[in-house]
Amino acid sequence: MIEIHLFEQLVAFASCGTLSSAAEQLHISQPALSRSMQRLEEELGVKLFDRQKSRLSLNKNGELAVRYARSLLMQENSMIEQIREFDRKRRTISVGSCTPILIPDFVSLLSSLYEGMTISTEVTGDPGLAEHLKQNKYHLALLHEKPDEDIYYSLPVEREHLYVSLPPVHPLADADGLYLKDLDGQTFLLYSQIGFWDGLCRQKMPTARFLLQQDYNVLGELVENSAFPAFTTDYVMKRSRQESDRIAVPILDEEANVTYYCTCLRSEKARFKAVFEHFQAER
Amino acid sequence: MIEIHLFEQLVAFASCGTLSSAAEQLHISQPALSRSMQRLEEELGVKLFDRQKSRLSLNKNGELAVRYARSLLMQENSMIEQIREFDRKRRTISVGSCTPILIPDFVSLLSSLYEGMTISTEVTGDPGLAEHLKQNKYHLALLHEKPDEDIYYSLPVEREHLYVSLPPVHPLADADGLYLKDLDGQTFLLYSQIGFWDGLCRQKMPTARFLLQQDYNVLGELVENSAFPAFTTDYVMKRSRQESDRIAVPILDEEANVTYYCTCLRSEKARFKAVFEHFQAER
DNA sequence: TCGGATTACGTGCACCGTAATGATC
DNA sequence: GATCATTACGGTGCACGTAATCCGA
Repeated sequence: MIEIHLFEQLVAFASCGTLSSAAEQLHISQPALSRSMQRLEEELGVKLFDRQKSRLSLNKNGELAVRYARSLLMQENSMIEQIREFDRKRRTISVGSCTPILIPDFVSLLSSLYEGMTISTEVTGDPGLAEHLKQNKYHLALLHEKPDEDIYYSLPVEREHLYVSLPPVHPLADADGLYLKDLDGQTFLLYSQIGFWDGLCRQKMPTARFLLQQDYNVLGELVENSAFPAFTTDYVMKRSRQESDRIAVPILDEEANVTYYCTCLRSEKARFKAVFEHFQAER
Repeated sequence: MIEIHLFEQLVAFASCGTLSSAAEQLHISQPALSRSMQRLEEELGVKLFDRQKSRLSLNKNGELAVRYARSLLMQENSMIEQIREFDRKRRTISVGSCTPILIPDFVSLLSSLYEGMTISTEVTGDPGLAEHLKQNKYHLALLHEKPDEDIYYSLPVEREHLYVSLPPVHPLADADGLYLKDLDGQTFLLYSQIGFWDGLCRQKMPTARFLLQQDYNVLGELVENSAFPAFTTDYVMKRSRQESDRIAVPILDEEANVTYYCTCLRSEKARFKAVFEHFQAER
C-alpha cells in the first residue's frame, strides 16, 4: 500500500515541472519533496524520473503513473464528497408541500420530534408532487389529495376553506357565498407562493388578472390599503389577530374545501411514526 | 486528502467486525486502530460508527464508506500493478523468431547493445509472426521472408541453406543434391523447436515420419549413433567443430534457401538503430 | 552566479504500544 | 471474569526543515 500523498506530490510535480515550484505549491521544503519522490520510486520498485543532475523529468513510467495518480486522486476526492453528501442527506428531512400555510407549524413539529435534523421545505404547485417521494427528492409531502397508489401512506392533518376578501364597498361584499366563476374578470392581489391554489384560480377564473406579490407583509399592506379583492382562508383568519374592515365571503366551489394529507412512502412509515402519531392524537 | 491506510483499516474493521480482531489482522495495537478510526471520522467530518460503549459498529455512513473504500483500494492496487507491469515490459525486448538458429547470437548482440534490458525470445512456426509486431507481442522478429506491408522495416541478416544429413551407407548418400520429395516416406530425427522448417518438411514430405527430440544434445547423440536421416544447415555446420562421418547432401528445393530478415515496426526503427547498424556493418 | 536537485544532519512530533480505565455481557 | 472500546502516558522512528554540496545554464 502506498500513501496517497505521495501520488498527490507526484501530480504536483507533473503540473509544476520542477521540484522547487511543486514544493512551494505544496507548502513543503524542496528536499522533503525530493525524498518523497525517491520513496515513491522505491515503494513502486520502478524508476519514474530521468535524472540529469540539475533537471528532474518524468520518464514514460512516470507519465503513466501521473495519469493513474490523477485518476486515483479524483476518485478519492469524489468518494469523500459523496460520503459527506450522503451524511448531509441523512441529516435532513426534505418536505414538499402544495401549500405554504402549513409549513411553519409542520417545520417546528419536525424540529421538535427529530432533534438535530435539518428540515428543508419546498412549496410547489406541481401536481406530480407525490412522484417526487418515490425519487427521494422529498421524504414527506403535504398534499391536498390523498394519492391512490398503495406505496404511499397518508394521514389527514388539516382542513382549509377558501374565502375571498372584499372591501365593504365591493358590489359582491354582501353575498353569503360566491363561486370563483362569479369573480372571473376581476383583478386580484395574490401571494405568489400559494402552491396548488394558484392552478385552481387560473383554471376557474381564466380572464382574471393577478397582481402577484412576493412579500407576504407587502401583500397585507396592499390589501388593507386598496380596494382590490384578495383571497384568504379560515386557517389564516383563525391565526391572524389583525383587525381588518375587509369582509370574507366563503367560496362555494367544491375544490375550495380542502383536506391536507401528510404523506410518505409506506416503506418510510416507521421513520415518521412520531409525526403521524402527533396528528392522530390531535383529533 | 485522507491517507489511504485509514481506509484500509476501515475495511479491515468491516471485515473483522471488532476493533480487536481487525487490529490483530493489521498487526497493530487495538488503541492505535481505535484512534485511527476516530481520526478518519474527524477528517471526513462524518460519523461512521454507532458507539454502544462496548460495541463498535458501522452506521449507514460507515457502510457506504466501506464500499467506496474497497473500490478505492482495488483501484490503487491495480494501478500499482499496472505501473510495475508497464515498467517490466519497457525493460524487456521481446523477440519472435521463425528459427532457433539465430537466437543465441542475436540475444548476445541485443544484450551487449541494450545493457540492462531483459531479452525474451520465442521460436514459432506461426506464419503470422509479423502480425504480432503490430500487437506489440514482439518488438523484433526474425523472419524468413520480408513482409510486404510498409509499416515494417526489415534488413537481411543471414542466409541459410538446408542439408540432409545421411549416414554413408544410406542409398542417397552419394547424391549431389536432393529434393525433399525424394526423401518423402522416410523416418527422420528432427529437433522439435525448428520454427518454420517444420511446416516446410511436413508439406513437402507428407508421408515421412519424424522422431521429434526436445533436447538438442540428445538429438546429436542419436544422429551420431543411428542410421536415421536428419537435417542440418550450412550455418550449423560452419559453427559446429564436431567430427562426424555423416554426409551432408544439399537440398535443392527453392524454399530450402533462406534469407533471414530482422524486422521491426517502422515506428520503432530508431529504437533498434544500433541493431540494424550492426548488421549493415557486417556485410 | 543563480536555480535546481540531492545529501547531510539535527529535531520535533505524530503515531505507536503498554497500561489503565470504563463498560457490558 | 471476560471481552471490547477508549483514555492516559511515555518512547521513538521518521519525515521534516535547515544547511551544505553539487551541477549546469
